[in-house]
Amino acid sequence: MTISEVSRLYNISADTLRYYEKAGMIPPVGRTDGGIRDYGEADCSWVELAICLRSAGLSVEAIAEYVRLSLEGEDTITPRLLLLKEQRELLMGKYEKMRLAMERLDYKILKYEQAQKSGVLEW
Amino acid sequence: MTISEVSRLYNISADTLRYYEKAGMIPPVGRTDGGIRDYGEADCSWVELAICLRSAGLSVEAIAEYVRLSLEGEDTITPRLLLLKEQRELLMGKYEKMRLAMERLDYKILKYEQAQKSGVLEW
DNA sequence: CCTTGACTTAAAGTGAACTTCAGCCTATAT
DNA sequence: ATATAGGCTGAAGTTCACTTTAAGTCAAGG
Repeated sequence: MTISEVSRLYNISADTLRYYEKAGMIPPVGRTDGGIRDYGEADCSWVELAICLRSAGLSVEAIAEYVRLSLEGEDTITPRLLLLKEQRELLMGKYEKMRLAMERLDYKILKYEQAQKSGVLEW
Repeated sequence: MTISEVSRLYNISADTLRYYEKAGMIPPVGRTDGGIRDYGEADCSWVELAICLRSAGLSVEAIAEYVRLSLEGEDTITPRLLLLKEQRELLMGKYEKMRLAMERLDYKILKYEQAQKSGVLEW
């Protein structure tokens, strides 16, 4: 698979794919004889993981660290597990903040809808 | 309340509070005769709302727009409601992405824990 | 009076995550 | 063979949300 195919597949720019690789968020992708990236299944899985975690707000840094450990071999299972758990905690914190904000928005939306129906804004 | 008190209360720097005001994320704060900011209850509520929405990922721009409409008067209820609903949708999208990433992390964590127990990494 | 903390504008700096650019190379179709 | 579409690189540029700096003025308390 070429970079533009992967780009279309995951709806992410080719530039960003190259950037992700350079930043270490995915392991180095295989190349053709001419030096052009040729994404295999494993490469795609890494890309997918990176996109999923980034879109949830994990830092480039954290994802790169996980990949770095993964490439280092099986001795790194413990630190990898630690990293994943830490990131999960971080995510949980953000999740909670979002839930709170959403509750707040819902309350306001409700109030505005009531005001709109009754034509009154006192509350 | 002085700016430093509000700063301590919400754990946000005085600089950021001034920035939020300048950016329109909160309405202009009342002043003493000497021109020093004096935060009242309403000001604090605005600050709280701004912090809550920012921490959930709403843009400075969107929050400022909501405040701008609020200050414009009661004629703006409809656009305000629209704005809140739009932002809620945006938030929902992010929320969903986070849920997905969390599921993925949980799956990986589980696998790593199993691997750690059995001493095997094949999966 | 003097210190401490608040005020101003305007601009530069920071860090994160891309994005764009310039200039060159590869692949494929004609 | 050549045109053209797409890929490569490193470096510089952009955007967002602050944060800091400069270079002052002003105010409240001991």
